[in-house]
Amino acid sequence: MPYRQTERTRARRDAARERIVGAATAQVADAGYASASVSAVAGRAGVATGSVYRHFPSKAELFAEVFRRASQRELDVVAGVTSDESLPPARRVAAAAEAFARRALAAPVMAYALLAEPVDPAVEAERLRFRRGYRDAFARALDDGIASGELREQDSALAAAAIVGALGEALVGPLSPASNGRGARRHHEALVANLVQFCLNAIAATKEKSHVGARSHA
Amino acid sequence: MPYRQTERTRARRDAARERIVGAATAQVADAGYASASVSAVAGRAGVATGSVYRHFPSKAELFAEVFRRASQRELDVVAGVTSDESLPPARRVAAAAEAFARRALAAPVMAYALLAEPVDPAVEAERLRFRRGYRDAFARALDDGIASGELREQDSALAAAAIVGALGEALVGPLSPASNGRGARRHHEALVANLVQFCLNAIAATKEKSHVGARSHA
DNA sequence: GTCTATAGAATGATAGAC
DNA sequence: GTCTATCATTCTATAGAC
Repeated sequence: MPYRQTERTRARRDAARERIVGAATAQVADAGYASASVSAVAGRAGVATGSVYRHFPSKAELFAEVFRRASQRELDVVAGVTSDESLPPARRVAAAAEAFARRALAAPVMAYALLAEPVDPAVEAERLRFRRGYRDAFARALDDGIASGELREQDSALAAAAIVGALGEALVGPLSPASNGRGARRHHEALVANLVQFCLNAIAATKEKSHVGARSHA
Repeated sequence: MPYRQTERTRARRDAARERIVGAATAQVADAGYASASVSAVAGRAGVATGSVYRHFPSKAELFAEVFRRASQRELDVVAGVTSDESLPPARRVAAAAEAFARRALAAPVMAYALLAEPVDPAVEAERLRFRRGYRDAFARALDDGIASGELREQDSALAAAAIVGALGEALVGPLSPASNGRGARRHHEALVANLVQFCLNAIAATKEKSHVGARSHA
């Protein structure tokens, strides 16, 4: 009787795959991509190094999956806030920005890996995709706020992308391994407050002023 | 008589190296990193593929050099504007943001390659370095503006990083190969104006309002 | 009996120590 | 400059599911 795939064998295989993804995620959360060799991940998952390649065609594909899952969790939180119709649009933007920043600061090594750590181009490509996801989530709230007059007339996709970039880049410094230790709670509070204020000012209705013209230098 | 390096041989070697860097830069400007195989670059430079490795230890190192040179030119322009003491600080920020955006839109393929195209981690590491450079350039202008009261009290390093992120991310969409063709001059003008406005609002002195509190969701 | 999944070592390339 | 360690990936043999 020839070999045939059954419920049991598939469950077993899937469990092993999940264990590998989980081990890889934990390794990245502990010490970044730089520390995440295939054998380190395999050891952590309790499988042989070569076995990883039964489940993933390459290291890059494994970490693309790790990246996707971790990023999706973050995006779901942010998108949940930006589409929370119980809040006025500007508050949604503020709360989403705050959630993004707080969650990043609470898991700095993972956040740095997701946001900025140099990594295989295959994972980079996923970064681009998720940033578009964040942009779209913010753009929805901006559209509502513009429609209601709470926010000034503006290109919502552009402003949303700018917010995403601002949040990410502003956090790279504080999250980076270089600024280790400087993570006092008070410091984080101020940082989050500043960042939220930056975003709100950027999109808020202009009460007056604003005519600092810019020219040439192109 | 053993081989000895002379003036002549060094000049020759340096010229070949420059031709390779120039060819690689032109290739990236034409069609991005994706198109820039070592053999394409070598062909363009008029040298054999293997000769490239006489001048650079790896493809990654070659493109790190290409990236550094191209980015340094951009950073020099921006830093020149942000430290132009003949302008008031907020205008310096606006003019620098405008210059950055205009120059990117004028050379979209190169700009996309410098800003966002997935690429070897060695080049990614250079991206991080240059973004810090941009941040520092903007931070100087912000510090002046805060000192003079023209800009509100704020964490200048944070705001500067946020501006850099906002500029970069807002441009990724319009520059991306996906949004090909949609590059009407009028469209660019509006885009630049919106982006500059976003940045100025973000950092300007607050005349009033701004108290959209944000809580929880962390 | 037949096929899969696994462990573990081999391979080739690269980087760092000394 | 040579040696060593480590990495990603491939190979081989075997244990085990069907």
